[in-house]
Amino acid sequence: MRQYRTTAGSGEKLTRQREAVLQVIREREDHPTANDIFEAARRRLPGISYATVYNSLRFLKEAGLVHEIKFGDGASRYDRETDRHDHALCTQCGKLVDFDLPQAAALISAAARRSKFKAESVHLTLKGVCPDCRETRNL
Amino acid sequence: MRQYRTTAGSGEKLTRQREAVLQVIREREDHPTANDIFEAARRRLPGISYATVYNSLRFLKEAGLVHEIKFGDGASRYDRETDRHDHALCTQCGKLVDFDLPQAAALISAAARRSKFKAESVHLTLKGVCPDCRETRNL
DNA sequence: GTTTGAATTTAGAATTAGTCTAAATTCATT
DNA sequence: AATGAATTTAGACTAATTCTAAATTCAAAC
Repeated sequence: MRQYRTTAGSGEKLTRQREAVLQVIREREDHPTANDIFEAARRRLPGISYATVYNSLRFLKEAGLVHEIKFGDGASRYDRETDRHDHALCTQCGKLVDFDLPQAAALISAAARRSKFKAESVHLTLKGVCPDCRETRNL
Repeated sequence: MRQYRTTAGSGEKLTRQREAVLQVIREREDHPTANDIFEAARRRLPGISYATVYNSLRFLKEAGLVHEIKFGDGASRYDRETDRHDHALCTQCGKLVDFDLPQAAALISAAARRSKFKAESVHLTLKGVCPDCRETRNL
């Protein structure tokens, strides 16, 4: 009886396409959307398709190599930072920045107690005005 | 020179349609989507259109009468509770519950300091497994 | 009480973000 | 070289929401 590959265990096949997507995310310090990533990946690998970018993003996310951030507004953004951290979203220009609030991690058990949920993760987002927008004439 | 209405100041015109939408949200203790609200509103006001439900939701939100909750997944949910509070989202059944974590409100200044943003609001979400799903055979 | 026009509602088209499908390609293993 | 599982591709499809243009409502001015 012949033996075929039964793998599919994540982290295995970092294809050219997946690698290109990962590079794109790692080389930027902002938080690109799938579309931004598609455009940048296309420059590295001109034939890459939109669907592949989405497939790659799912793969990389499941492999723990990138982090997906979803707000209700518009498209998901992707983040090379995979450790737990918090986000601040500018209500004027949409800029998204990472920061870490050590206290936030500690809230997980309090939140679990209050909500009666079995906790998996806590997500804290600050909405406000970023330094750039504040400077630009609208205090 | 004739004087026409220059109002448009929010909170003014609670039309039949807007009132119906508000009633629907107030009478439920879960967090319906726009589509849920449309279906329920249709029972009260059979001619109401989808677009009007969306328009009404925007109006009510701006008037501070309802609260919109957006996660990246699927549709926005609407909440009759407009005071600051936190959310827990079940990763298995999608149930969304409100709870209040008094400590969360205090994080706003710490978060502002870290991120250098001018703070407007903090949003804390716990992801995990709700009591019902935990009970149902998957500890 | 009729006219007026701004605001609102309606129905359906349009848009956006993302997923699905089926055929073609890749590539490690036999 | 042959095989077939995994991946990629292009484009069709879906879901949520917004937009558009015509019809309706309604308070204010006459």
